[in-house]
Amino acid sequence: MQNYDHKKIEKKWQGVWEKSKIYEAKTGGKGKPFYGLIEFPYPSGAGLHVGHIRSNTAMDIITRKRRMEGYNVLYPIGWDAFGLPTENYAIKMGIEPAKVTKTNTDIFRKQLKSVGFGFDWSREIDTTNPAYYKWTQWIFLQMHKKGLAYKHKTEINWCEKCKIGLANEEVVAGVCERCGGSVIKKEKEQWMLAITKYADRLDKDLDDVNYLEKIKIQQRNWIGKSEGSEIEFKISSRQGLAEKIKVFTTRADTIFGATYVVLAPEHELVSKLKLQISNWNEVESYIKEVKNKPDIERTAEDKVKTGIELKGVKAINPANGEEVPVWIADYVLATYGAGAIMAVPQHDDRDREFATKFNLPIIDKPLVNAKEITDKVGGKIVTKYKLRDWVFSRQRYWGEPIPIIHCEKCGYVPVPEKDLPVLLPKVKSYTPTDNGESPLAIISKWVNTTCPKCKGKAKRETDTMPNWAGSSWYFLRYADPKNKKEFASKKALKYWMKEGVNWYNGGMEHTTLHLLYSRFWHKFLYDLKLVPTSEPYMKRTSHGMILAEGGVKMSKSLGNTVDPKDIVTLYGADTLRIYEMFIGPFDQSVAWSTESIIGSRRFLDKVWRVAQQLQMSTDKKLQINTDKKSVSISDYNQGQSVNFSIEKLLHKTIKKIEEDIESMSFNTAISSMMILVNEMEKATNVNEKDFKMFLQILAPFAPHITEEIWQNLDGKKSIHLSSWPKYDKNKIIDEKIMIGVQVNGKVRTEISIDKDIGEDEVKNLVLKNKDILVWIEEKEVKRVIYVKGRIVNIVV
RNA sequence: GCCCGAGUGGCGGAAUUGGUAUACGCGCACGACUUAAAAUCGUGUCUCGUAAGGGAUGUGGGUUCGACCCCCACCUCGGGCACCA
Repeated sequence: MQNYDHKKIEKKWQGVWEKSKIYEAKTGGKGKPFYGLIEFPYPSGAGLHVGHIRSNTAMDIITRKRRMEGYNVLYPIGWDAFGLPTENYAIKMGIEPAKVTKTNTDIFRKQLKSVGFGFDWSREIDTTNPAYYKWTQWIFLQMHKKGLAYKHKTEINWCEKCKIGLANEEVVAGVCERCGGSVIKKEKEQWMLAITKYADRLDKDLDDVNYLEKIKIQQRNWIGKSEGSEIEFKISSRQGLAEKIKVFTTRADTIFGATYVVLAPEHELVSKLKLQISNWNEVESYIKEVKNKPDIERTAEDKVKTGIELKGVKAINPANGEEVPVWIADYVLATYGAGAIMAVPQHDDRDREFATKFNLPIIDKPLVNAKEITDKVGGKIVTKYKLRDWVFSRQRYWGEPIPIIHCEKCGYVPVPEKDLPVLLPKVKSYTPTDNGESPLAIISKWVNTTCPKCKGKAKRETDTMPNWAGSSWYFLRYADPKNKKEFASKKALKYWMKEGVNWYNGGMEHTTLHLLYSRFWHKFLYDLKLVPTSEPYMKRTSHGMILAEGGVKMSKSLGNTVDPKDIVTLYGADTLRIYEMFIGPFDQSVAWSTESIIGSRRFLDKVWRVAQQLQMSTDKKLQINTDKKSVSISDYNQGQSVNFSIEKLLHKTIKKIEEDIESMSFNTAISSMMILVNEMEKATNVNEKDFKMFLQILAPFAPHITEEIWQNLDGKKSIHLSSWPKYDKNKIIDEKIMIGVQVNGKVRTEISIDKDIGEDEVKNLVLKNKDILVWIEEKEVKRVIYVKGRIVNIVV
């Protein structure tokens, strides 16, 4: 008997699949297209993580099932390779980032291949390849053309340690998301992308896509749509000024309780009112203080309200004509709403805290109708969003150069499309400069150029794009990855992206950034009529994290990481895949347990043993055939009767696997296959037809072992190109079923009944049952409840 | 503080969505095979009780013939947002 030698088998089939190109997707090929996508990995120096395998295996199972169902499957892979870790490594070791990337992607590719994923490697992409980032730059230029990319002098979040401007999204709890260093405000001219212009659609169109509800909720919270009123408070006319303070409120109904008005310290009106403000010196120093306050302090847990009154300035509450004081305070944000509020201490906790601290009046007034009062005071109903425009500049080396040339005469001039890509030049040092410029700024040969418009002297933009750029459209490139004339041909897009990516799985950590950014870019391209759908992804699901043993985060510094390579070597790729799918509910985080992997291996060992038994019995039958010339009918029938329950269980299992894969309940799918194999092993005589159907449903989970057995039995084409088995509806019906019998809701016995038996018959049967009589004699039977096929409950 | 989600054996977790709680797997114990070990196979494994039976799904209440599932209050843990008016 041959042993289950995973090393030999897995290597063999990986080679065969690669040669026969069975996973390569043909644009316009046979069958309905199905596009399954996973987030392309960042090729870090740490190598493939067990978490990658969880997500990849899930989509591998889904796409393999689709292929067997007759779809034309696209399951691509590539590298999201721009980014800080590579650059930091390059700085430290003095190696070119491009070389680091090459080394890392080579490792990743090899590791991914060793797990047997059915990726179409012919479509592999790399965001750092000029042939790819040419199009990232091109899309940026289209945005620039439409006024969506603009340069803006703004206070940016500046990480002192990384020496880099951060997007709001990269500042977590006031510190740098990457290094944990302190973040200060710094004024800088930055390229911005006007994602806020799409805020309404990014919110509304979530109605039309099939995302997990929690993903939709998180996106909606991030976009932060809020409807309210914009109302103007006039500056008291005694001062002879026509200025007005516009406030935004969602609680116009509380306007009679507004006892003061607060402006953000950065509000432009403050300096305009300078002459009226009697305590200007104090006000000015408060503004300075706020500006220099690092984010970490401003958002600290135990933050205390601060502010100062603009003495000499009064505003008029338009609802009742009363004069109220005007303050500035940093609890009012310049970047949201109108940058100013009407404070209603009676109804708002923050206003109350502020009013209490500064002895401002807190009054209780009846509420009015918000809409009517807004109309009456000449305000208007408006919609505001928390979403801000996207800071798109990075003062870093390892990113796509922003394709803009700055000419003293002509201003910011886009690089002509024919000159794309703007190549990233080689530099000696990758370290950002102290004055906040990218390392590119010191290469004068590269920086100094001519203006495409006036041919005069001009300088290149030295900022690069954030690493979110390349991943904002990569799924489109997969449709046509080698195209030199377009980012992808219309034909390929129309074929693969007709309904958008059919199924996209990824991590929850990308819900608010990558997912939102790529939806934005896609909508922009849709508006240019360059992609067929307004939404990039039809369906989005999410996997839970794999934690280290004991439930803590897996990290290099804690030394508790698991190298998939070790598992593949010791137990095999199929075991690793089965284990990661069996480990727990797919959408929840789970703790790794090396001890438990053996169970998955034992399962595959059992599959192998049953296959061996089957082959032996087939061989024996062949012998009988030659000896006796034919197998007697009674032999055959005996086999049938033994297999009768196996057949039924098989068809039930096929149904279950089919449903479980669709709902990503991989753990219960495997559990039911384990039950089936346990029964098959006991049955000793399983027929080949049934066993092959079982192999087919196991194939997406364990592609190597199933291929080996399949081809030993059959010897023809790959199991992965075979047709997904259909379960027989008639074979999954139980003639006799066991139901529980309860007395007052407690289970006392169980009985076997015919499946079609009527309610009265069941009741009769139950009331005569001797195990039940004990419980009901000398008692009055009040009710008998029968739930068909489930349970009987006798109430006494 | 706000918004999601989750609490079930020694452990990872099942439970047809209101109908026989603890499937499947790990671990553990005993047994078979073996000179022995490993592997494999078999049996057992929530808890109290000799048994009949009782008690258990974070805690306390409620609805129901019947609740892990629905409702109310609370506790704990994970994730996201956070002075967003």
